[in-house]
Amino acid sequence: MSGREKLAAKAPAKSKNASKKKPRYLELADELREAVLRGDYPDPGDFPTESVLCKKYDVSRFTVREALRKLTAEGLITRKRGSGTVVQPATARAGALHQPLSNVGEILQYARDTTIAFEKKKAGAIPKDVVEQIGAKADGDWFAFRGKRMKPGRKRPIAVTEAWVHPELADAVAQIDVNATTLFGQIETLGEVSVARVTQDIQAIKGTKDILSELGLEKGDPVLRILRCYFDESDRMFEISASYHPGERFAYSMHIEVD
Amino acid sequence: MSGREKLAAKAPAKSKNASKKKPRYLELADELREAVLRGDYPDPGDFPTESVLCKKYDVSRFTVREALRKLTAEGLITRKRGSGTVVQPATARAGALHQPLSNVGEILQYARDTTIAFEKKKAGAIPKDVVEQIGAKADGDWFAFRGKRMKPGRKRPIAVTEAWVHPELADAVAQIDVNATTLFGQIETLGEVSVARVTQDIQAIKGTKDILSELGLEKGDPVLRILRCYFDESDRMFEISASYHPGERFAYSMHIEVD
DNA sequence: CAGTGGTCTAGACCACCGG
DNA sequence: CGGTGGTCTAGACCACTGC
Repeated sequence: MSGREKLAAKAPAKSKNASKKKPRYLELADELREAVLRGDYPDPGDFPTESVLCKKYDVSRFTVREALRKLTAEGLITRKRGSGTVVQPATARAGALHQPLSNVGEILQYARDTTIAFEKKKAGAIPKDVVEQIGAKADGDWFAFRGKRMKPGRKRPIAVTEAWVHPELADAVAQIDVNATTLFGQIETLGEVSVARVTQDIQAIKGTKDILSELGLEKGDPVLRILRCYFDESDRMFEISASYHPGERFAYSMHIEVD
Repeated sequence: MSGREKLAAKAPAKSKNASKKKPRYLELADELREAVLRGDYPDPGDFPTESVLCKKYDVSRFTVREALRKLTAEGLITRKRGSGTVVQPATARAGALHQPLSNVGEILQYARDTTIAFEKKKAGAIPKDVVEQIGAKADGDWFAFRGKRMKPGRKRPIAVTEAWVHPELADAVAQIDVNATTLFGQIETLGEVSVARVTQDIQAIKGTKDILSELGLEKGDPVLRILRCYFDESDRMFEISASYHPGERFAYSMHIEVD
C-alpha cells in the first residue's frame, strides 16, 4: 500500500532512499487525515480538541496546531475559537462532479481516487502553444507521456493528460511505472527532486478532434485545460503537464482560507 | 522591559463596523509588505533575517515567523533554510493574460487593476443551475447584481459577472457603490461580516447568447465560468458570484506552495 | 462559568547554506 | 564554521463560545 505511513513504531527505518525524515507535525497531519477520511469522526463535533491531541500524541501544542493548520488548509476541518474543531461535512465535497484541489496534497488525493495508464511517447520538444502559455523556457527534448484518467464507475474519462519530464531526469524516467497515479509523485521518489511549488493555468478552450473523441465529447463542446508546471526547491521546472477535462462534466473546485 | 505594549486604553471603538484590534503579526506583515512594495529592499538579498526583525520590532520569533508566513503565502518573499529570505522579483507576476489568484488578497489585487460597474437588478431567487453546482441551500430573495469587468487598454471585457447578496444584508446593499471594484470588499466594510473562506468552482461551458455577445465572442466559443461562494467567520454564505470569462483570451493562473 | 482555539514569549536543537 | 530558517517545547494570556 502506498505506504506513506510511518506511525507508531519509531523504528529508525533507515531506508537508504532519499526519503528524509518527516517532521512530526506532518506525520500527525497524515494520521489525522487518514482518521477523518476513514470516518473515525462521523459527527462534526467528534473531532478532538487541541489539548486532547497533545496528550494523546505526546506532543506540544505547537506541533498539534501545525498539523491542524495543514488540515485546515486542505479544507478537511474548520476551527473556531470558543467552540472547537469540526470536520468539514462531505456535503460540499465530492459532488459527483467536484474535484477539490487546493494544494498538492489534494492533487495526490484526487489522483488516488482515479486511475490512469500513461504511455511513453518519444522524447521531443514541448508544443509551441504550451510553451507560450507558460511563458518560460523549456528547451531540449523532454520525455513525453500521455494518458487517460478514469474514475471507477464512470464510462468516460475525466481527463486526458499529456506530460513532459525534464531531459536530465532520464534515470527516473527509465524506472517510471506507467500505471501509477501521478508522474510527479514517482519522480519525487525516484529522482532527487521534490515538488516545492506548482503553478497552474486554467483555460476554457475548444478541444482538438483527438481530445474530444478521447473524452467522448462532440464537436464544439468546451474543454477545460489545466496546465501545470512543477518546480523543485531550487526553482527548476522539472515537469509540465496539460490535462484536458470535459467542460460540462467536470468542475475544478477549490477553496481559499483567509488568514 | 518593553514587554508587551498594552496599547493604551483600548479605544472602545464601538463602531458597528469591525475595526477590531489586529494581532501583532498581521500588523508586522502589513508593515513589511509596505516596505517591500515601496522598494526598501531593492536587491533580493536585502531582506532582514528573522533575528534582525525580532530585535527591530521587539517581538518574539514566533510573531516574526507568522508575519513572514503570510508574506510567503502571498508570494511576496521566498525563504530557504541556510540562506535566508529573498523578496520575489516582480518578473513572473503580471503576465498580460495571467491573473494570479491564490488567495483573497490576490483577488483584490486583480480587481484593483480592472474596473467594473455593477447594475442592481431585482432581488430574486438564485438560478437553478448555480444552486445545483454549489450544492448548498440558498433560499430566499437575494439581491442581484450584474456587471462587466474591463481592463484598461483592452476593448473587450475580461469578464461578465453576476452576483447575489444574502437577503439579510439589505442595509449594506442599500449603501453599495455600484462602481467599486468588488462587492464583497464593500460588504465587508459596510456590513458586519468579513470574508473567512471562499470556495470556487471552475468550469468550461458553452456561453449563452447573452454572455457571448457581451464578451464579444461568437457562437460556439468556450467560456470559463468561475463560481465563488463567500463565507464569513460563522460559515454563513453571504455572497455568491458567477464570472464568465472569454475562454481563449483568459487564463486563470495560480500558484501553490508546498508546505 | 469552564473550555475552546488564537496569539505570543523565551527558550532549544537541528539541517542546511554560505564563506 | 557561524548564521539561516525549520521544527519543537512549555509555558502564558486572551477573546470567544457554549452551557
